[in-house]
Amino acid sequence: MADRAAKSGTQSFSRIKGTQDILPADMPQRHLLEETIGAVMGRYGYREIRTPVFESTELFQRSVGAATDIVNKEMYSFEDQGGKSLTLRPELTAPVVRAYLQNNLGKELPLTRLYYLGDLFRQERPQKGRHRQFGQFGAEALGSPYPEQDVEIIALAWELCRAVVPEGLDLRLNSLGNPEARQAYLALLKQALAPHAAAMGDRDRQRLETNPLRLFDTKDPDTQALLDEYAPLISDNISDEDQDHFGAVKAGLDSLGIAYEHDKKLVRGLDYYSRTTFEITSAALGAQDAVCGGGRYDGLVAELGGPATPAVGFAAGIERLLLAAGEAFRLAAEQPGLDVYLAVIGDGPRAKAPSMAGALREQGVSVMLETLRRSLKAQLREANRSGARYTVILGEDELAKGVCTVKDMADGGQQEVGLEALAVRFAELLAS
RNA sequence: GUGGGCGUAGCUCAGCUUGGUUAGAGCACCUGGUUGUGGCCCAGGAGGUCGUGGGUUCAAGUCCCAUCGCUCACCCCA
Repeated sequence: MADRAAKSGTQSFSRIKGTQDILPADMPQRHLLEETIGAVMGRYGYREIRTPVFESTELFQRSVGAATDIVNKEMYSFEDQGGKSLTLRPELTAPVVRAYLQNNLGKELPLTRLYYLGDLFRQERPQKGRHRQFGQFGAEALGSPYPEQDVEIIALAWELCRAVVPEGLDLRLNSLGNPEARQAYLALLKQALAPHAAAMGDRDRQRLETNPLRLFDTKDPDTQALLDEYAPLISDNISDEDQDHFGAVKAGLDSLGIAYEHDKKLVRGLDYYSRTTFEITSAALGAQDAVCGGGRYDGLVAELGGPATPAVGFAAGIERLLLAAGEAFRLAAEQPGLDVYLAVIGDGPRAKAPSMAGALREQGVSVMLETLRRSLKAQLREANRSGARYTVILGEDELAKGVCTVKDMADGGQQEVGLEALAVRFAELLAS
């Protein structure tokens, strides 16, 4: 198609790779999801915040981690006219923290609960459940170092995901300890695995050097076996305080009746996590099965120039959740159909129709008006297709008599109604 | 960046193995069966340079090469 257009001298355009057109048929479920998010967040006392789609490139380099793939090769960065490097946001925690600091939200209250919803941009190869522009929502609680705050965030994430995907979700959590303990652990891990590096694939051997924690993500069964055999686990190598914290988080989830698995191999990609990390996955998805991820990031606020502030948060993927939700959620989101299709025949009625439609709409009645000058037969077909409950027919005969014909599309019955009384009549009819 | 699968009507897809009349089906769309009456049914119609370019051949949707696009997976992540 594009080529044909190019040949004929005009140009046609197509979507940029990894982006998506969200068509009218897809919107109801999106709206329902957004309503659900707002409602549940509200019940937990979280308030919405929106930040710009682009930020200073440095913000992400500092927060996400200069060594991560996101920063290294996945950011959409560009220079503005003043030569400043800007980046389309690849995640939202850093921008939210930036806004929290810049607007002094932390000075107003000792604890700030925020939620967000928006599109992110990462230049990755698209696949099932992964796009270059994609939606995420999430929450951040800034100010509390205590495990009950971790529990609240996890419970909130779990409740929201379950509201959309009632079945097939799994919650896994782990503790990464504090940064100092993690450094010591990483050295221990490297030491333990170094003698077996030769047995690993190229990629995993590389990771052992650059980012040993990520080895736990490997899909290579041989490496997995090596890990099971020789690797010390991070949750066994954290401080007593961190152990206590993690124990309290688990106890809190237990008391809420939330089932989880302590996955000792769960590590998460972003540099800023500390202590609790968690992930919610769906069995209904493909390789990209994480619908939600989060954890504690006690060091990030200070890293971004603010006062030392403990924080916990999560982020969930809109497209992945909808994908996992499947047809049931789509059906639940179905919108009610049209109230009235206004069919007209002839010049007089056609001229009269817009003001009639206006009067109906003023009464809260939804009205679609024929603008194609089609035959009555075609107009009724259109009315049927659009799901209208009633079709109002206005022809020259009716107009002369000051009435119109109201047809009930369900049973086909019709009656004449005076034009003057029409709007009020419909308001009553549809209210009953 | 690497690998697999797929590009034929608006949509979902047959046809390709074994090249050969005018390239098909279902759904959707339009018209008629009803001088102004939907759904169901019946009859008819419109819609395609078979992703694009090149090659082989008397002949290519079908075989070969290249290229673009989509998709799944690796990597990484929500």
